[in-house]
Amino acid sequence: MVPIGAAATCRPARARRPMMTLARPDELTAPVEDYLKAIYELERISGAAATTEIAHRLAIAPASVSGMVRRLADQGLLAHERYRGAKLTDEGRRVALRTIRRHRVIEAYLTRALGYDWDRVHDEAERLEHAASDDLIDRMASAIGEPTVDPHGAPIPTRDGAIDERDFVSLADLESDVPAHVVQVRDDDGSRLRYLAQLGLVPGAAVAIIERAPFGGPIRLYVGGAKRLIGPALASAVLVERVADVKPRRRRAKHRAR
Amino acid sequence: MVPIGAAATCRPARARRPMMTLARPDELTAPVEDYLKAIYELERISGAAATTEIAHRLAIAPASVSGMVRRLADQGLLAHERYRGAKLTDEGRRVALRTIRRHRVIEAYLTRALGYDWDRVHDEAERLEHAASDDLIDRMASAIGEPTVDPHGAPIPTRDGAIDERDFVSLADLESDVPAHVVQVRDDDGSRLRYLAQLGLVPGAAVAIIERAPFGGPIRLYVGGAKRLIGPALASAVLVERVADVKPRRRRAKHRAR
DNA sequence: CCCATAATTTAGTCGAGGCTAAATTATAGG
DNA sequence: CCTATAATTTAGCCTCGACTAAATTATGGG
Repeated sequence: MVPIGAAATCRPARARRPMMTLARPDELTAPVEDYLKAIYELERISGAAATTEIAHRLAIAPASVSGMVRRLADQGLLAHERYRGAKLTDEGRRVALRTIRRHRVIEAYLTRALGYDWDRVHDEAERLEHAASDDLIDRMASAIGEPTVDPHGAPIPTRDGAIDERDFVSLADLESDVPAHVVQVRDDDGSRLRYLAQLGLVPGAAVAIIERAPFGGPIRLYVGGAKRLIGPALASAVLVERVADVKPRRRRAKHRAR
Repeated sequence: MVPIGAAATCRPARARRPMMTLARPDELTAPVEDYLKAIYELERISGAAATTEIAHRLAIAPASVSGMVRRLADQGLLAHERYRGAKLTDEGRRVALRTIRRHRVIEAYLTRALGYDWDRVHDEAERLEHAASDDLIDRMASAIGEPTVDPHGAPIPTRDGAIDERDFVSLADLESDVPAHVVQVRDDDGSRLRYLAQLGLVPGAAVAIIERAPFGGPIRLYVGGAKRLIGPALASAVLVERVADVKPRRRRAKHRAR
């Protein structure tokens, strides 16, 4: 009957999940989590997430976004007004924050526990965030002392979805001669991160603008004692807090780069 | 022009991968890796992987397997003779072993570094193995001292695809009064693992069959000094090595369970 | 040597998530 | 107020990976 060897250690067929091979026991595919994350961030910036913005951020065609947004709206994860952008529902926000927590805990764990450089954690976390269970995330967080920010200074949502949503001014907008310290840097470009680390512009660093050349010219500043010169594009990737209104966030130590 | 806020922090569009959102930079989707892993294991048992066996192991319909097998054969990952089963090509075996390495290193890491019980690592690893980079796997392996076996005693392929392919006799087939020790247990059922741990039947444990009731009856045996009684189904999930031909594999310590 | 049965494959479908090209709709400027 | 332009949506298509139902092929027993 059986043409070839039929030894076949008959292992019990896996419990069959609803549709197909999903990321985690808890429904929701990786693309869906990516959309919700993107929309959460865009909503923070502009109040609502425009189709093109989402498309741009996820590097897909705007037409593809229209379709997905409609589906997510049908699923109750976001509210969408035709031609006016999308906003997360409470449920959508919950999912987005859970994904962001995964991402940032993973980033923190990789640097703290496995010696990753801060410019290489983003891509790894981008994949793992869809595969790791909540339990794993909690164990990672606990193993490194429940960090409150990721290696780039971005706040980590708590288990139950609370997040520090304070807005900070960017180094590009900081007034001259006002002492401040770096709270966060944008993590979306590895080479930029490497350069920032080289300049000493890492979370916690003390900074003060010395002089700003007009018309978007170079910015002279102090970074922890040393004088530096940077362009406004780079400066806008660095968020700072004036030392006057210090209500310090806890920070972590290492920022190995290259 | 822009209906809603157009702040849109123009992050550079991600490098666009060949087709769609793939697991890792290195092509190959999660389902493909799962097929190759399954075929590798079936091939070890019966010399070739039959369609139904693959289907059973992956908990999908046989018809679905036919299609995928053809595709994988076209891609050069396996050789398939109609109605006679599939065998991996060298390339396919390489991929399978890489995936198996990921899986087992992750299992080992989760128990050793994050305190997972040995009955809970399988599912987590099943998802993470498709998302973790080779670099991450190597860091994990190195962090726990380059283990050679996973928590269930299964051998871990090396970085370059070498694996200990020795076959061991199962406890169900061990002769009476022959001292042996456990080398490996099947990991596909969490509750069985918990029970085995309770009985002391973990890799490294010294065992000897005292008496075997006929017609598939219960088996009396010693497990490390203590007398135990188990059925042949359970016994066949435990692989042992007679102490005579000891050529020990390194082992790890913890087997916390419940 | 034939046939019943089990394994396998084929045919046709489906949903998720992408894409392109072709409509629509808002909005800013004249 | 009207129009050009940019944003958005629709329409139609594609691939992957799964499914069911209906052939097809091997094979062991008589």
